[in-house]
Amino acid sequence: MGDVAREIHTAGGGSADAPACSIQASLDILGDRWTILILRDAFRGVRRFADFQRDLQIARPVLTDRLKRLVDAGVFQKQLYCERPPRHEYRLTAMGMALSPALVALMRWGDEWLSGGQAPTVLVHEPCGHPLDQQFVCWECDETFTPHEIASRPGSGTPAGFDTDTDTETET
Amino acid sequence: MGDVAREIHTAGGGSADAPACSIQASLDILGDRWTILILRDAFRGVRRFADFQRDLQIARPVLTDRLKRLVDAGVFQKQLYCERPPRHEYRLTAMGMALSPALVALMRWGDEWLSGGQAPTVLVHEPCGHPLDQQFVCWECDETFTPHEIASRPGSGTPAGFDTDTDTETET
DNA sequence: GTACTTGGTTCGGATTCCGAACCCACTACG
DNA sequence: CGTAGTGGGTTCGGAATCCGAACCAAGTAC
Repeated sequence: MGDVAREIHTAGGGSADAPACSIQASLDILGDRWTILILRDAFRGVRRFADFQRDLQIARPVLTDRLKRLVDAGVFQKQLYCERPPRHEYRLTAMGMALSPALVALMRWGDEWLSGGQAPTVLVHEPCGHPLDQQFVCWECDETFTPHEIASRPGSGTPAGFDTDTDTETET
Repeated sequence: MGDVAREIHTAGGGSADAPACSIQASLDILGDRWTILILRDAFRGVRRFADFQRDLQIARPVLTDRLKRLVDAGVFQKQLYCERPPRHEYRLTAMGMALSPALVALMRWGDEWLSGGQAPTVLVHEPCGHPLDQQFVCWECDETFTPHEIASRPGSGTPAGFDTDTDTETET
């Protein structure tokens, strides 16, 4: 095994144009050291160029480029919020908001494995104020489950199939 | 508004050493174009240097470096699986497996927003074979909810507080 | 008309990335 | 024993990227 993975990749991932995996597609947009931090700030409510710049200590040209790319990708929307002195802000679109689970997952991972559980910021369920959890859910079985119960299947475009539960006992 | 976010950052994010946000900490390890793809492969069952290399078409030195970094970070564990010709493999540790939600989130985002719903690979709940979902869960309220119901709070290390639900109506 | 703010762009220099080529240990084979 | 082949790297120089500083431009405040 390992052949399986290669096979799947060879089969579906001729790398013609669309990558075999959406992760790759996502990374084409997000795969850069700054982009995700910019998005994190956006989720925190930052919207203006200068605020991003101040927060992130990012070089202006780089920020300009990243914002432009994110706007082009449809993650951000550039809006004039003041006409007299022309000022605009970058707001998350629905596409951008949809990145929330990814950002949250990254944050939780960092909290747990890098900050020793000392989460600098804790996310909570707003109505009740209790910490939130992020889970895999199967609406058929109506239950949550762990990564070990995930298998994968070919989608539209991938002829062959395999599953990933082989790494179930990776670290025992 | 927008001030709130700046305020929180100024307060908690002096950037002394530990970043104000675990996302940043995570990105210090994962924030590179290849690392996440390597992890994706790992989740697919790839474990050997040559297989990663073949799959990703990544330059050898870069792969060497990334694997080493991931091993140092504790995401991978380097193991000898054959002694006579010394061969080793890179396996995900518990820490690595814990990245599953992040990878899944990225993949689902790519599926939905970049591949037009034409998911190259579909993740399913293994026992039943139905597609999985990923949700925010509040175990207090015992319900799932959307990003709009997320608020954030200072954790251990962040003096001031704010919330993010201000972007609730970002794209209406 | 001078200063200040927001939101940039241009311009080198310093990093970092990466691909090609080389290296080493070991096995297979004749 | 000598040659080829494979897994797993390292070294090296060119290319892309990052970034800091400086400059620009529109508008407002005084």
